Amino acid sequence: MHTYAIVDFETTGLSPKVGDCATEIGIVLVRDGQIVDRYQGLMNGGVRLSPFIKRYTGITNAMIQKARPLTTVMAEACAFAGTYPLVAHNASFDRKFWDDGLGKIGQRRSQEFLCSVRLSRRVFSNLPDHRLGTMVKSLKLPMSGQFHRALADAEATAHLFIRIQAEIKARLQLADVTHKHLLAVQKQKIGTF
DNA sequence: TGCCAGGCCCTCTTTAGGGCCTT
Repeated sequence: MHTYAIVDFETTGLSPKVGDCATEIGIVLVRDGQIVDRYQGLMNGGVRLSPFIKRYTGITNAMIQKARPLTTVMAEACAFAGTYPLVAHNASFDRKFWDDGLGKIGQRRSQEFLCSVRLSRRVFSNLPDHRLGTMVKSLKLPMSGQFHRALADAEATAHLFIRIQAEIKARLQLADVTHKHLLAVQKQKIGTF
């Protein structure tokens, strides 16, 4: 069985290196082409949100103030994802906040990230762009909840990831799509992608 | 809204520049 943990963060900005902080995390477990479990957590990292971020995510300072500490939520999220390979839409972004959050609880990431943007560019190269909203609309993926909230975006990314796996399986006529296949497609090393 | 960052990718490239994508 192949299980992946699809991760999405909402944050105060683009980089923890300049003081930005995670505000919410959503994780969806995908096993053999099916969503099998979900995790969502608002977290209080002791920061205030800019007006732009409040509008962008719908998350408010009041919601953050009521939320549990960032370290508590990150510890739960880390346990939930376990050692499954992680997947995110633009993984370089979520990886920074995942690693930063783990650092705050004295842990280090043991697994690698796959990037659904890079995979989408290989597999669905005909689309005008590869933003998550465009992928959902173009591929008619299920979308429950509000864009730019962590669990809704993680679920959308999970459906995209399932579609990517199915597309690779069909085009390469594989009995099974392994992690190695996904890495090879991401690096453009196999197939006609 | 777009700036802040940064990895990836493409090309009018590789002694570089700029767009994409995430909040």
